[in-house]
Amino acid sequence: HITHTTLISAYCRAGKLQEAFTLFEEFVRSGIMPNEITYSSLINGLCKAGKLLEARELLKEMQNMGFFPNHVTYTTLIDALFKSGKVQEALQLHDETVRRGLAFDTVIFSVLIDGLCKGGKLAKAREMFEKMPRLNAIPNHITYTILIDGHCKTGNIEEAWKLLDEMEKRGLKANVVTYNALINGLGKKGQIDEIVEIFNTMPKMGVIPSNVTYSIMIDTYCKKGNLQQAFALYDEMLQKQLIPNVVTFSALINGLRKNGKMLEAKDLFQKMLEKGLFPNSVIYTSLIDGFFKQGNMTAAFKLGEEMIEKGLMFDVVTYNVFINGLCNRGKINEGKELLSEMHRKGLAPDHVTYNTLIHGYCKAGNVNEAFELLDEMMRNGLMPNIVTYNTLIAGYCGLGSMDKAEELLNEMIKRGFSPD
RNA sequence: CAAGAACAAGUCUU
Repeated sequence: HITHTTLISAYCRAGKLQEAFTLFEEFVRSGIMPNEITYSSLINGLCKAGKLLEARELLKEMQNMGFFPNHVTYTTLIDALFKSGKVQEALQLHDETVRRGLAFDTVIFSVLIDGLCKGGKLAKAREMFEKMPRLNAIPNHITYTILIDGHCKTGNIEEAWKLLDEMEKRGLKANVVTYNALINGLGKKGQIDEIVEIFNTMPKMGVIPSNVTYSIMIDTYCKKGNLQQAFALYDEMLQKQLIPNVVTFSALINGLRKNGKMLEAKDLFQKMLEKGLFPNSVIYTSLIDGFFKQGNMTAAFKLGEEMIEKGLMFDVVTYNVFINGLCNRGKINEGKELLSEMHRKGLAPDHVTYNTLIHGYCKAGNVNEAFELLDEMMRNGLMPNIVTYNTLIAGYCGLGSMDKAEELLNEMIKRGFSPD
């Protein structure tokens, strides 16, 4: 049944879940027994397709059939839980594997460390990392890269360099992903000179910049407003036979439209489509925001319809952009209607959603409605963040209610925010 | 080399 499982896992990797399950059922019907690996492959396919519930059901099914999920099966599920933001559930499932006495290995630690880093628990991640040797799990280049990326994302580049040093001392080689994480961290801090230097030394270290490397560089130059250099890099990557993808284009398009070149942005989008690339909601949202900020509501809504025609879903950010566009043109109630639509669709609004609407109401002088939304936001488990406070304080100031503004200022300080 | 892990793009206040 190695052949059969190979086929099933190939379908799962290709995202053809339906085919994978059809094959699975056929094999079972013709008397070929699946094993742990067959189930793990299918569970992985479900996880990667975002069907976490079905994945967990399949885990139960395999147990009912008398199979024992192994550490790989659990790692797959734990990773998927982390990636969908369910940090607590992920950790619970990990506890379960510990209770069952399943093996620890480098991969499970890497998954845990990555999940903790991305969930904002860098200290815990670090703790995990430190206890690996005691449990006979040796960190490899991926484990290090995960931790380096985690530190870069919190802006602690110094610690990232230390880790790079440490991994090299242990005989592990940094690869293109490791360098990309560093370049990205430095780029987000605006350290152009530093990233150019890394970019130039990479080849000397035997590491060839990838299309991700170029996309990061391009994005950094775009955000600095240096479109010329960004496009020079785009040309360079073409010369090096690297294939720009949707992310590359979206960095460029975003750079263009934020620098007042909406027409060029739309043209480049067209060019991307002509190249046969399929647009996603990120790139549409960027263009829609650009049109709104130009005051061109018609074009913005037209792109929204185009998204729907292409079968693209509106995510939270897309909704936020529409709500913001509407609020800025004084159509706050229509914006609030979109919030209801999100609820109906089961799409969870985030801080930006509420902050946007709160800002809309404050600007209209309707502080009462703003506080209504603040209540709703908190009922939904979202505590006000620094932007919320800034918005409300500015709202009170605009009304001349300086005492109330000061009250809020004190509250935010009490809650541990430093006013900016 | 029959199953699992790492990097890039879009939105809010001042």
